[in-house]
Amino acid sequence: MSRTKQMEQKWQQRWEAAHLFEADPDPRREKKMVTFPFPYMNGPLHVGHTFTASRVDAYARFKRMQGYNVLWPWSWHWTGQPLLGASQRVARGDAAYIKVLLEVDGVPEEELKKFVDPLYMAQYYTNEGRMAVKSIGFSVDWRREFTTVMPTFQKFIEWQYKSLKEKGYVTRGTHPVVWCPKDKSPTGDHDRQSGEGVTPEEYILIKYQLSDNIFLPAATFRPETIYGITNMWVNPDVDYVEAEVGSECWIISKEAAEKLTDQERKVVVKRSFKGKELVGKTFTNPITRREFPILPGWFVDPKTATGLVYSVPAHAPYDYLALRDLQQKPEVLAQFGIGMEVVRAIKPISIIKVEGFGEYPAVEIVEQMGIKDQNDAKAEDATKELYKKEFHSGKLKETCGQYAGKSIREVKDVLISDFKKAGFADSMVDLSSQVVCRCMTQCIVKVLSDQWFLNYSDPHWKELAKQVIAQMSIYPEVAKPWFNTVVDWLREWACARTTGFGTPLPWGEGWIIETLSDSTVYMSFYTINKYIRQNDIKPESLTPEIFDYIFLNKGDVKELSKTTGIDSELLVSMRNEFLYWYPFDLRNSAKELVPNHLSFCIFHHAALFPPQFWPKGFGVNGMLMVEGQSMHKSKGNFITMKGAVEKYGADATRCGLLLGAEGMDDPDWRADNVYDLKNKFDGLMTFAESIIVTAKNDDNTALEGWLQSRLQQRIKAVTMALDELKTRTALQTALFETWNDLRWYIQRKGNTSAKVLGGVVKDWLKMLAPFAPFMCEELWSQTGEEGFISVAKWPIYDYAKIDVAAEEQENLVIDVMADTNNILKAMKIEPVKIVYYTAVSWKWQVYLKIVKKTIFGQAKINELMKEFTSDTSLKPHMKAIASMVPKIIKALTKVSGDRKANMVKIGVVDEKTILRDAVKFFNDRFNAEIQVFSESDVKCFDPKGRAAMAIPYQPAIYVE
RNA sequence: GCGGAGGUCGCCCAGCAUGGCCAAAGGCGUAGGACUGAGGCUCCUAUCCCGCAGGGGUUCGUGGGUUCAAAUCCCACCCUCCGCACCA
Repeated sequence: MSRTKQMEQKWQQRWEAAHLFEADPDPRREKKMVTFPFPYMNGPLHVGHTFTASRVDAYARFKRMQGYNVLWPWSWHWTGQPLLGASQRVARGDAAYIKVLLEVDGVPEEELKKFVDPLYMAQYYTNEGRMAVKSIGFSVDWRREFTTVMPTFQKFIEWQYKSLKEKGYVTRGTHPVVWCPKDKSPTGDHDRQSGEGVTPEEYILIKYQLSDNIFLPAATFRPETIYGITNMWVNPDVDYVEAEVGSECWIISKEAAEKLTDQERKVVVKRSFKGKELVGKTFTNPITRREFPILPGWFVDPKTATGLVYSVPAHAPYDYLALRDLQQKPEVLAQFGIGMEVVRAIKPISIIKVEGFGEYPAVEIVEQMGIKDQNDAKAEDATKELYKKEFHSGKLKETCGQYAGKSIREVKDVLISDFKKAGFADSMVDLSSQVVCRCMTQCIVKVLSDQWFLNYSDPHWKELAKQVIAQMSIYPEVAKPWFNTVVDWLREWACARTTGFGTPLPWGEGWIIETLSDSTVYMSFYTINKYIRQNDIKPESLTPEIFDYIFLNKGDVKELSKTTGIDSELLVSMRNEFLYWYPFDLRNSAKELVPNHLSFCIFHHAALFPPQFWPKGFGVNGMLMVEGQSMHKSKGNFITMKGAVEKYGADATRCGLLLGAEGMDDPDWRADNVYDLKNKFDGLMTFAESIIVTAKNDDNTALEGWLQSRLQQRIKAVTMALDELKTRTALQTALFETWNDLRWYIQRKGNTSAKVLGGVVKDWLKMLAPFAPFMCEELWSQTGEEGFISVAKWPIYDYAKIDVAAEEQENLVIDVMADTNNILKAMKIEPVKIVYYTAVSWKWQVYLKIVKKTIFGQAKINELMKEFTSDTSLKPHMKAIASMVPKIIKALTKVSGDRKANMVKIGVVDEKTILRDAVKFFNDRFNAEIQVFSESDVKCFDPKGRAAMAIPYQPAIYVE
């Protein structure tokens, strides 16, 4: 077994034996409750889960080290349809699917057989998942674990829905869904063979009159075009029916009649006939009362809406094309006994004014694009383009009655409701393109009646939800407005279904609570599930009154105890546990859950809990990519949590993911990078171990001062970043930046023997512990410290350890090094000898004066010169000063305000001593003889006369 | 289409709120060197272009604009990713 693996197992076992992550209320400590949306158990946990949950774990571990009492519970989502579907595919012997389970998920053959039982399947993945979560080192309190089909949990959901209903948030109504006639259930995107993303769309039916009591309901998305109608199109070859729809008589396609029956319409078909029977007849526009002819159109699809289309050649390219085609084919018309003059007489009627077009936009666009006829593929593009333009910038003309002058955008909804009220229009829903179910059946639209909804449209509820958001911390902050727009945008949500696993709706009738709707406030259940499990509380005891007491302090404990058999002290403990932990402080998920789960969580908390229990914080992160692609089992790039840990180790997996991205950016999993990181960690361990062994002496020079000062800044940065869940920044600083500081120190120092260094390394490990806990525990134990680093005290930024002088001293060395390098590069030589000359004291007087001036704004050369002239001590140097001042001012534009302030604070720096102390360092680095002089030194070696160029913080340099 | 997030020096990605300290942090990769029996381990150096002296030139999706000054502010355009509902 590899060292990594051994180490992981060792610490996992020790944590567990110590019950380290089991959290109980402790009145002396502040708490943090962090959560992760329970994963759905129709498959293994993958690196996407790992990324999101690693952020939670890093935060949890960080807060725990800061002294908080941290609770991180975990559970498993079993309710819903996919588990059932997956199990059925196994039962059916779906070879492709089974292959995925065996190869991607790594399910053993003998287990797979048992997957015909969906609950067995869920249990299998749950067990696997739990092991994976433990092996990656998430600091979870497992005593609160549950699955969503457990009867005790379902009692909680019953309470939730009973409460929501009582408060009026549950309503009943009808709703159109994509429906599989064979499965007799809605067909969601996941259940489709084809037609992903297709949703039912509402067609407006304009009820043109064939006669006084027979209607031709022509379908359109653009009812405003009724003013521009010139004729109607009917497909002569397809079957139409005359049917009683409600109390009216409609002529529609045969298919349409069937569809309407699924849409809560009463349809009685009276007779069936071919479309050609209608061709040549005339009909009346209900609004203008004018008459128009019915013409043959083979492009009319009986499967779309009513199978009747009215023609608006001025604005619809297809209509114009069809008309033009007919005008060129008298023989076709003759077949139907229509005279050529009828068609010739049809002139487009312009009703919309659009910028960039004249009277007849459809005619123009057809000609511009050179579209041949109605079968030309470009006709589709023309239609789209024109529609977009007309919708956004089109204005209705005076021919449009009361709607004249209005833009289409603003008038559309009004117009529809007006038409419906007047009885000119009706509507039906249909699919814009074909949808096929996984069972290979063609789907239809079905309007479900008596459907139960969560009424997210309720303005009062929306308002409450916004109040919840207002008091929350949302990381990153840019996600906050998004939540507000989602709250505005959410409508009624069907919260019950008839198939799949789930909690029966408490008011029965064969409904099951929909799976996104049963996972909105369950975080509160974690607080008490520990007691339910420990005391084996039976589901029947968990009455709604019990939850009312625990969560809302309603009712009398003694009474409740008597009726339910739960000990009253236990009830009080449950109440107290809830009070201690709730509300949760952080819930982190990927951004795809913002418009649903996370927003539902907000709504439901607003509905069920008083403000003191409203969520405190959400974290939102990007979607994990794998080698630049979205991860999919079918793409063969699916990486499980278990597999990643086995291959790269827990620490590298966690850190590899967290270094990928933060905020809402999508992190990218690059296997090579993770592999490198694993090697890096091996190196880090060797590095840290060697320091731990050697750091024994009491050195405390400026270099140690620098190291400690730097560390303080790292501590500050990491702490701040973690507080805002900027896990990438935090890890980057903790791991790489701090490591670089240590490297620099060791190089400059030449050894690793200072005790101070050992102390810094301990703080370094602490900062890394939230990210790479196994490695850090291991190293921590080697430092001789007692206890786990997982609960060691988080380092605190100590201002007293900030050593400005030491930092500036190092900056000088760094700058000198950089300048020397630049010179060497320009000269393209290998140096033999390098000489540095530091500035004399009167230059410091000049320099610091200028620094001060630039801090408080513009440094004016003439003013400065005046001041220097008036200083008699500078008199002998005025010529030099005159040439130096502009140079210094320019150089200072590249210096930060902070550094300038430090320069002023420190005053004159003994550069000669500092550089002389660094001679060995420079010597190693440049592989050349190094000499350091002050320009005032009498025995100065200065063959090129460079010494006089020395400026404070910029020693002159000579190279040969 | 609607809503959200983005496009930075080979790659991943900081910076953009509060314009100047930005040729722009860090990681990866690459090149050279050190260490080593050897090393794909580790360490150092370099990595936009030019420069025999610490300097100069051209960059931050594209095109404009504001400003003494723009990766950062404004406008337009192009491209990528995510969500859009009965589904986890």
